[in-house]
Amino acid sequence: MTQSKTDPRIVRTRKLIMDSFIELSGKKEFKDITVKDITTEAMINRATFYYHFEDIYDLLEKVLSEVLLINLDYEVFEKNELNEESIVSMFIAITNFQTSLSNRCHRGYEDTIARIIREQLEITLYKMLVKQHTTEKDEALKTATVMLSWGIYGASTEWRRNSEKVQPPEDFIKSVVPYILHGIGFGSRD
Amino acid sequence: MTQSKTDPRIVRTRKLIMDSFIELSGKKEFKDITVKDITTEAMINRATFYYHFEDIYDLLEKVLSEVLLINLDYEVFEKNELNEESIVSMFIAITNFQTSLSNRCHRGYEDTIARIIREQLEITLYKMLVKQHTTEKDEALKTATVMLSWGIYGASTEWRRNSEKVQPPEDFIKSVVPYILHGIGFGSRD
DNA sequence: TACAATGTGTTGGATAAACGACAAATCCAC
DNA sequence: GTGGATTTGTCGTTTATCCAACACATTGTA
Repeated sequence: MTQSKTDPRIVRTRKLIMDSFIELSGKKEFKDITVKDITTEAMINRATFYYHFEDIYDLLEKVLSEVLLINLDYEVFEKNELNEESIVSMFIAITNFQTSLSNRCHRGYEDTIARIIREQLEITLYKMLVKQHTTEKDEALKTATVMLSWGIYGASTEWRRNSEKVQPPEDFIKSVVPYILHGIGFGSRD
Repeated sequence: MTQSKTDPRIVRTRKLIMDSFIELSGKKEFKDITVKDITTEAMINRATFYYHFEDIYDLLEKVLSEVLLINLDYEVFEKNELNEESIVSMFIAITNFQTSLSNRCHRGYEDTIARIIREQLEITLYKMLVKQHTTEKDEALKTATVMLSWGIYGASTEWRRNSEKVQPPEDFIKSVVPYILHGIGFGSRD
């Protein structure tokens, strides 16, 4: 909110570049996409690309972050509360995201993608938690958020390793939601 | 062909403005569209509008010219020859254009629109005629083109005045094509 | 009439984007 | 390997676009 509104040319150009990259990602895999391909598709100068992004990996990160954040943010503004329903749909958003990526052949960037997912998850979870816990000590809340985001991401890796073929993501995550919401000290009660 | 290719920013911005104007024309009529409306829709600065167009009437002219020219030019590149078929479809392009405009309520600009139609018709006809009459004296060919474009435009006004309700444009123009192609010295023979 | 609100067209200074050129890195056929 | 072609990342200069501000015209309304 502090930011003095950004130049419309910047918004326009970034969108052109990102959209072009997404478009190209549907046609060929990441390693075959050059900066020239992107700027040609976007009808902008190649030098302009480097004005906005460090390199093509920087672009990849920012595109993935944005795509995922848009899906996750839906929870914050729509459901607004961290409960079983919102956790389930965030988990589904993550697994969908990973599935769509594996179709687009970003092999070799799994670690980067993992980091991106966890970072965006943290951002979104934090937004929701501060709404519900305005009074509490910020540092602890922050740490809880980090732990939760790592945990949920871990659950998604566990699901992909063992359960992807045998269980839909909503069932998988629902079975552990009680531990998330009420802690491991309690058994599931409803 | 002589022009050193135009700056891509200019192409992009002109297209944004023209598309926005066409988009807005579908929602409200010309007299209610302001420059601010257009630039807001196009997401460009208002001053930039005046960098490309004198005023909103200048924009109107250029948009209409381009839309019509695209329809007419199809004949040049596709059919390539000035014969009954191409004359008929150019005539239909004109009457369609006028009908679509009257739906969009550009009342008060009939004279301007008339001039635009005739000018674009002249351009297109000239392109076709030079292909077929490369050897002849250019001045006479030019004059013939002008007469023909005025004539065809006149036919379209005549059709709208008398025949719009009773006869489709293709039938109307077909009946006079012989006079165009073979002159008034001959009667229609086929 | 008067007075506010909105739209028009222009200006000067700041900034982003275009362009061509360049060295360096990477790729690839031989 | 070697050499040619492509890609990358950077730079300085030029040009298009942004922005805020301005005087003026038009519209609407009390």
